[in-house]
Amino acid sequence: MEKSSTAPRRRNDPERKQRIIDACLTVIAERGVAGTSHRVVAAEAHVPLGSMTYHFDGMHDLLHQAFDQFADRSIAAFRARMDAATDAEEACEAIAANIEHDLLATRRDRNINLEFYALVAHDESFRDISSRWMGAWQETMGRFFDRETTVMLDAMIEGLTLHRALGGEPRDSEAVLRGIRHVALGG
Amino acid sequence: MEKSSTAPRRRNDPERKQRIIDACLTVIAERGVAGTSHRVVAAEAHVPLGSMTYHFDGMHDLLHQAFDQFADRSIAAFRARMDAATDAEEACEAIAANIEHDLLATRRDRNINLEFYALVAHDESFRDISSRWMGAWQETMGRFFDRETTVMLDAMIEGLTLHRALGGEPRDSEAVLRGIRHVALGG
Amino acid sequence: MEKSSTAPRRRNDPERKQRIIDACLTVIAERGVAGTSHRVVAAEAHVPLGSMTYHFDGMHDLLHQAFDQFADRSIAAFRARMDAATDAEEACEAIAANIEHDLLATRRDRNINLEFYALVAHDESFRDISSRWMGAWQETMGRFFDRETTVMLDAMIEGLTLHRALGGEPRDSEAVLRGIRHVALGG
Amino acid sequence: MEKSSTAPRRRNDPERKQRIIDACLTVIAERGVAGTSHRVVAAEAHVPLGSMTYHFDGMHDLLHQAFDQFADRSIAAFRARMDAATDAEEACEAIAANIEHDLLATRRDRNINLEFYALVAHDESFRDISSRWMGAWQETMGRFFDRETTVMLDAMIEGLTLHRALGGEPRDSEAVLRGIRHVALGG
DNA sequence: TATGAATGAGGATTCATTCAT
DNA sequence: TATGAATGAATCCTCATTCAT
Repeated sequence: MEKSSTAPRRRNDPERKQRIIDACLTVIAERGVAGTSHRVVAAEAHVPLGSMTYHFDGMHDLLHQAFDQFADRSIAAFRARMDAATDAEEACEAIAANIEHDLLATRRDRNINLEFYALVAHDESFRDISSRWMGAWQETMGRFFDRETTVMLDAMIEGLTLHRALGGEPRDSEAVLRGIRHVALGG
Repeated sequence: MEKSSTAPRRRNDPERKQRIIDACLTVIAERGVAGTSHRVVAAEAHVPLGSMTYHFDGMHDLLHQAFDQFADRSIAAFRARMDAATDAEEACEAIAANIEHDLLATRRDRNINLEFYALVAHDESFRDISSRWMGAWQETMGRFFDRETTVMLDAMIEGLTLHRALGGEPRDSEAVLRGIRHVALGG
Repeated sequence: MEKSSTAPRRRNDPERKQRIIDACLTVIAERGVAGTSHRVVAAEAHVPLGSMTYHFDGMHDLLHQAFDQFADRSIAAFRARMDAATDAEEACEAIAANIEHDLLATRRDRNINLEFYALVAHDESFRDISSRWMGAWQETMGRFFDRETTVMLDAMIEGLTLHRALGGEPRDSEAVLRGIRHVALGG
Repeated sequence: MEKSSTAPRRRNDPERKQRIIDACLTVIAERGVAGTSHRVVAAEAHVPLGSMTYHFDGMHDLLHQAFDQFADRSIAAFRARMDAATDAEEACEAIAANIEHDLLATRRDRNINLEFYALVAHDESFRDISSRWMGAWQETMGRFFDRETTVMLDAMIEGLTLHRALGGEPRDSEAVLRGIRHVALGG
């Protein structure tokens, strides 16, 4: 008899929730938070509309979980690069590589980043994510640079990322590295 | 004899359009583009709902005009400061003052800035404004710095602005100036 | 035990869609397509406004489905009468009866008919219905009359229907039959 | 001094009202009564929106005057042809020519015709026009045919017109004439 | 557990009309 | 006389969410 299993019936689609989160981030990238609705995300995830409020406690919860994951991945990628650095010079190179290959890798990620900034700016309930994110970043850089340098470097990273996201031409990799060295190592 | 009646004057309100644009920017700052609707803006501007599509050719037109004005004001403020500078050192001070007193002056302006970035990232029809904005910025800085320095400085300005907008503590003014000098004058 | 409560049952109203279509046709008859709006149809069907775009993919879809059903019913009624005819003489009588008792039966149906003609005239997306309708009509008549006669008969049927719809006095049944015989049997 | 003329200052555009009526009929033909609004008509007539309610006492008045003119022109064209006929045979030819060259001449006119029928069907305030129209028609035909024949002929004319308006193929002129003769002269 | 059906609130927009000029 | 400015009502439609199953 089909139902006799004692295991919990995790029917069909165990990754459904994750698929919704991924779809949500994709929609955010393409239409912005303003254009992100249950319907649109459900369609993108090929999931029935009813699933949305079953798996998530409303729109806000969905956005929060989505950006939370996004922050996690960003932090992990940065740490992976910085963990391999042994001195400030290598740290600069790791930072440049992170900008080039992680933060700026896809338009999708760049857009999500910007949407997150904008969201945090007027909705305090996302501050927990941004705090955690910034904290991890600065803590990671703090292993190589003093406090003021860390802050400046962070600003420069954000600025360079932003520039590219706004449609600027693909920036010269060497120039990026030189800029970072300027700030980090004092020219 | 002027009509001193307090009753709402229904006809002939020549500043109405400007009031709507101002209200729109306020709403953007408070709720984000996602939360900016005809209804909300109309209420903020104390204007009937029907006025919105009378004065503007739809929501997109309103946003475009609003951000256009915002960019204009930002450009004008920056130029005013830079026009007073006579050498690179004074230009650095002008930039720091612009960040401190213009771009970062109010939470309202910071939020609008971020919303604009996010909007431009996924809606190309606002690229004309961002191009004009960036162009004016770099042209203004180009009077004092070479191309690569200008780009780096621009990134750093954006990054510092961004940081503050995201709720960071009021940054040390001296540190900002030092950071700019690092990038601009090579430490 | 059946729930005899008079409170509005909110979920599970399987005939709701059909009720909306019927209400739509009623509104078309009473106010014309020009006066047919979601609001008015929803009120006529005793259905919340939100139902309209849940069950139909917009106003156009609703009109299309409504006229589609109307055409179906008209075709079925005509065929039922013509299937009973065994020769041209009986076919003439069937046609007269169709005009008298089906097409002209109610003011509602006459008006819907006219609205459909007008709609088809300027909106090509309803041509599929009119083509199907005319085709079925002529195919049914084609069993008894040659091509030219069929076309002329069709025109006459439409004309007689039209006349009555425009408020002419109840036409003499005998005269209608004579007119049809004239055209069909050559006087 | 510019204003010193004693003549009434019929400034600028004395045919404006007529232009609006013509534009109204054009819009009716293209979008149906449902799509005919002050705005659209004003645009079509290249006339300011304020003109609409200045020259006409609201939408209904505009439609009424427009259809009134349309009926006048149709009646005049029919009479012109029938006045030249001297016997029933020539009258048949005149009718066929009227269908072919007047009623069916343009898609615009055919559509307006249908819109008028639909409008009359549910709005009694246009019955005065349809009565006048039908009366003139039947009175004109009554000079050559008896009452019953006149009614049948009228129906056939309407039916043939309708058919064509609904997008049927260009009908064979000879067949039209034969059909009319059938009804009018008994085969 | 999971979802299709359903809905009221609110979305942008168009409308006929009024009114000050 | 003529019209641009203005507006409240109503337009179609999308939304997040609820609920019966």
